Amino acid sequence: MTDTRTDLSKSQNAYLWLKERIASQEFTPGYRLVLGSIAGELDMSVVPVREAIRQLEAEGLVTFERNVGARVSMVDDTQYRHSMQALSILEGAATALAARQLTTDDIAIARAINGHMIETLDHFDPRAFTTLNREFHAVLFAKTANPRLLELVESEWGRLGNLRDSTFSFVPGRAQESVREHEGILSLIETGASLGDIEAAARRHRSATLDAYLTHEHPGESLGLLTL
Amino acid sequence: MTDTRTDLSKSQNAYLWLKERIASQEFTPGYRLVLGSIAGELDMSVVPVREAIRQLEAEGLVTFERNVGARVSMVDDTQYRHSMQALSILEGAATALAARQLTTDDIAIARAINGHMIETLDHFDPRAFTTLNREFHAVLFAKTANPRLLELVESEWGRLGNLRDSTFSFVPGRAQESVREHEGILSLIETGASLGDIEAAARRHRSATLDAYLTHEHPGESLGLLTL
DNA sequence: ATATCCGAAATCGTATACGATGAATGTGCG
DNA sequence: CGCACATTCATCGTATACGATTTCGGATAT
Repeated sequence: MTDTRTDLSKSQNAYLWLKERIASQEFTPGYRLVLGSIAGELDMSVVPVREAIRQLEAEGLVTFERNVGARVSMVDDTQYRHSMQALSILEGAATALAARQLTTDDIAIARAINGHMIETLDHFDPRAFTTLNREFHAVLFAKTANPRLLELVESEWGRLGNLRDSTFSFVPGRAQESVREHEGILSLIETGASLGDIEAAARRHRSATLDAYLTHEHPGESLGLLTL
Repeated sequence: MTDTRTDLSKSQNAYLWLKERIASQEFTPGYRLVLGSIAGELDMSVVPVREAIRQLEAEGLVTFERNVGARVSMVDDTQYRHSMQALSILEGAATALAARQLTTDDIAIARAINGHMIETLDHFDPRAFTTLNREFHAVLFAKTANPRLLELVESEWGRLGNLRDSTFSFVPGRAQESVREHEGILSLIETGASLGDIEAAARRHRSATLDAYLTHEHPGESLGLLTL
C-alpha cells in the first residue's frame, strides 16, 4: 500500500509522506518525530528522513531542538491569528489578481461549488464544507496573474496545518455567512467591480472567519480587521 | 577566520554560511553547489551540507536536480516580477499594520534615515542607498502588529537575493522619486490617515520601483499595478 | 570534420557505524 | 520519604563507505 513514487528520491518521498501525515492530523502539533521510527516505517535510513524534516522545518511545519529531536510545530493562538491574517492578505490579493482572467465558465463552476456548500448546510458536515470551501477558492485563484502568491498561500495553509479550519466552520452562523460572502465576491467579479473592491471583499471574507472564531472563543476580542 | 559558532549544529552553520554567500552574491544564481567542495571548505562531511541545502531549497533559494546536484536558483524576469509584486503586497500590509504603533520618535528616526538617503543622491552610491532603504523600511515594520508578515517579507527578500536591488536604484530618477514617496508615507502615518491609504501608498511605493525598472529595461511594458 | 559510442572520473543518494548528548531509571544518603 | 547522583538507554549528529547516475573526454566510424 506504500504509494511511494520511485521516480522521486527517498528524501522527497519522506517529505511528502510527513507532510501528508501532518496535514491529515495523524501527526498533530507537538507530535514527536523520531528519526529511527519514521525511517523504519518508510523502509529507508535516517539520512533522507532528516533531510525531509529539515525541509519541513524551513517551512515552519516542524521544530527542531538540538540533540532532542524534531516535533510538529505548535501554533499557539497568537501565531494562528497572525498566519490567518497573512493569509487573508495573500488570498485577497490573489483573488483580485485572478479576477480579470476568470471566464463566465469559471464563475459558473465556482457558483456550483458554492451551491453544494449551501446544500450541506442542512446536515452540516464541517469536513465536507471545508473541502468545498478550499475548492471554491482554488477556482478563484487558479488563473491568478501571480503564481508566486499561490505558492505563498499554499505554504501558509500548510503552516496552519488546516488544523482548526473544521472547528472554525462550527462557529454558529459563520457557514451561512461564508457562502453569502462567496456569492458577493462572485458578483463583484462578474460585474467588473474595481480590483480594489474585490481584493477588499476577499480579504474581509477570510478575516471574518478568523474574527468570528475569535469573538466566539474569546468573547470581546477581535482581530481588528485591516480596513484596506 | 572561520566564524562558525560551535553552539550551533554543523548543518545550521552550513545553512547560514551558504545563505550568506548567496546573499552577498559570492554565489550567484546558477552557481553550482558541489557537496564535497562545500563540505571540505567548511571542514565537515557532506551530510550536514546536504541538509542545509535542502533547507535552502525549501526556501526557494536553491534548486535540486536529481543525481545532478544543487545550484543557486535562477530567478528569471517573470519570477522576479511576481516576487516583487508579492513583496509589495506584504510590505504594504506590514506598513499599515505597524502604522498605529509608531511613535513620533520612530517617525523621526525614519525621517532621519530618509534624510541620509537624500544626501547620497548627489554622489550616488547605489549600495549605500539600498542599505539605507532597507533600514528605512525596517523602522516602519519594526512595530508591526503581525510578526508573521515580517517573516514572509524577509523570506521573500532572501528569495530575490537582493540581487538586482542595486541595479534597480540606477533607473534614472527613481531614487529621487523613492525618497519623495518615503516622505509621503511618513506624513500619511503622522496625520493619521486611514490604514487603507497607508497600505496603498506603501504598496505602490514598492510596485513603482519594479515598474520603473520594467518600463526602463523593457520599454512599453508595465506591471499593471494592483490598484488596491 | 562531425557524430556516435564507450570508459573513466566526478558527483550524487543512501546505508551503516559510532561518538555525543539528553532523558529515564535506579540507587544511596539525608 | 525525598533529593542528589550515577548509570543505562534512547536518540541524535555526523563521518565514512559504496553503489548508482551523470558528465566528460577520447577513440572510432562515417
